Amino acid sequence: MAEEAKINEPSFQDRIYRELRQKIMLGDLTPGQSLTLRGVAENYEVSMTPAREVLRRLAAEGALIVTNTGRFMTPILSNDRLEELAALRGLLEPEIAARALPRAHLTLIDRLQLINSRISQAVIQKEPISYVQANLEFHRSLYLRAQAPAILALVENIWLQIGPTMRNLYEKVGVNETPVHHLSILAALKSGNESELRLMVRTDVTKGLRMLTR
Amino acid sequence: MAEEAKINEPSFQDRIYRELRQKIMLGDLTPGQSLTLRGVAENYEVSMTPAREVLRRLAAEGALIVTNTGRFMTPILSNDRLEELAALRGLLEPEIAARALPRAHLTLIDRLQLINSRISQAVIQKEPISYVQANLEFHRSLYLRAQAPAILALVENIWLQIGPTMRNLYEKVGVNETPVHHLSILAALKSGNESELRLMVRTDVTKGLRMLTR
DNA sequence: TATTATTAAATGTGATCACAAAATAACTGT
DNA sequence: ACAGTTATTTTGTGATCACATTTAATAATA
Repeated sequence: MAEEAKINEPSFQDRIYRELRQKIMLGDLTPGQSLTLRGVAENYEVSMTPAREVLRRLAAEGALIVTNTGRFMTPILSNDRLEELAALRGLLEPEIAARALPRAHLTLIDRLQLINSRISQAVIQKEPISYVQANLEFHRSLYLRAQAPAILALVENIWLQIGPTMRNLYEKVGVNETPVHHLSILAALKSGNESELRLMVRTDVTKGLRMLTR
Repeated sequence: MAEEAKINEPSFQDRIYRELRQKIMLGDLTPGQSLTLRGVAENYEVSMTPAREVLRRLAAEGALIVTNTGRFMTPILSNDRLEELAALRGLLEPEIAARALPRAHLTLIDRLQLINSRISQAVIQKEPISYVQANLEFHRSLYLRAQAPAILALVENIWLQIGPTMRNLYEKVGVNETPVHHLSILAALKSGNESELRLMVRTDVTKGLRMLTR
């Protein structure tokens, strides 16, 4: 029974989906950028069929919008929409962080510190993609400990929606500051202070988006 | 320019998607019920192509799960998962209700009361589907006033996920009580008491699900 | 009778095609 | 040079098919 490790090839669309999703979440695509069936099909050397499945799936998750004529593009978020998404992050992420708190042991904290140093490095070297990637990894690593897949799914859903816009933010404003709130988050984790953790997570996730809404 | 009212036929998949989504959200499908491409294709008299788009879209939204062999079925929620979803409702719905509060005028409150009477009626006549439908309509009518489409989308996403399980609940336990919290919600709306509104919404949406998790 | 082996049916994936609608390019006349 | 028109290209939708895998149904064996 141990040889149940079948090939189980993850199917074309799974691979394409994951790659495109990653690109969108990290801001590799700019807001309003359009994607075509034949375009991605050619790009990934498959037929139109897997391509459309992927685009529709991403659209269903809010990562793409479908124009009234059926075209796919990354969303251009209005200020109101951005405020909503920021509020959602501020609502969901403190909750899932609090759930991770009892399970956050030293090995996790060490890893978070390591990721944090990578963030600072990306800031110095002015690499916005690496910055976003490491930043999300910091949060995801913590949230995974919460053992709350449904909440995490919603959180990542928000990340997907703001991905392209975040990229625009960091190109315009620039990433001039090292993540100070992350240090507070780590401190709260060590001391086991839940309310402090909630507060610091909330400010960390809303801070970056606030400067965009005006 | 006034004749811009083109036909703009909503395409087969849109129609099928909406119908299936409604069925799932209202609990017309039982947990673990499987759906096949050729099945829904035959049912709606279309080819496999629109059918698969719809099933994959519903799967992307969490309304269906995809087995490791690629089959589609409605999810069978574990207690942990159910607790998470209940927590999410308790987190999101008070927030969006609070945002609707400043815009909740008399005409809205009147309509909510009307819907409420339909709920009581469904309870008396023991019609679980009508009950769920009216109950969701009560909440949605309120939340629509919040002008917060992103939050509402997440809320409805949760409703989709718990739809089939809710149906099971009402068949087993039965709907023996008229929605008492709805009256408190209406009272809070009239008096403009936000904290009371948040509390009543939270208890209303978590109450029903709590009895399932044990 | 129960359990395994074999066969048949059902199912999802990907490819290809035709078609209509839309977006873009080219053109024409002023 | 510009606005309006026409032609061309691009694009999404739906249908159909072949194929491999999985599920079920059936037969065979102990």
